[in-house]
Amino acid sequence: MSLNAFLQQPAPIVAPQLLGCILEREVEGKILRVRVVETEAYDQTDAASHSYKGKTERTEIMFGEAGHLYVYFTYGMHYCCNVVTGKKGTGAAVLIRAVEPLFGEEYMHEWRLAKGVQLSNGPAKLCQALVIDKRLNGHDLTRSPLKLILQKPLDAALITQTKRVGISQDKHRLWRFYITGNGYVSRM
DNA sequence: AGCGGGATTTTCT
DNA sequence: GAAAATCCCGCTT
Repeated sequence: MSLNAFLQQPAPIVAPQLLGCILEREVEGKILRVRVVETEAYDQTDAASHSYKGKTERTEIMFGEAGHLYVYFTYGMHYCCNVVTGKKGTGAAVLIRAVEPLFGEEYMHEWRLAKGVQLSNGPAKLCQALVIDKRLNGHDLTRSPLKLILQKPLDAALITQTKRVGISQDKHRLWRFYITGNGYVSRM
């Protein structure tokens, strides 16, 4: 299945299947590679989603092509990044909440001074480690300098499904997914 | 280990 | 003008 066809599925379907996939970032001539270990789904029917109240200047990217990156700024100091999913016009995305470094970890320290799991065990932390900010909002993830590389879906037995983190609306949805036992998961 | 507050600014009411 | 898909530090158990 092509990257685009896969990502055009609904966010709650895509989110668990992004676990184990690779993100490859190129910055200042250096290659950084990480593995996705925690995700959350958001869509237009969901009061916790930025897209819930329709398209705005901020959420325009969520309503665009699947496979692009939606980057938002929050709490006055943090960026978080999402993979846009669903058919064009649907306003859905998967938040990348945690990643595990595979390659170039020593370079990640240039932008995020933290060691061990603190490097990337949270949505704003991994954006700092991978130098993801507003400039990458709307970026096509099939292209350099930030590529999403699909991997074979993990066995469901390796995945834990829970309520999402840090929201006050629609708390009951079980739309958070992580690789069971992985040390980089933001909150067990 | 868990709780509480401060940082800091964009976005929407 | 309030809240926010967070993080970090300091204080209490």
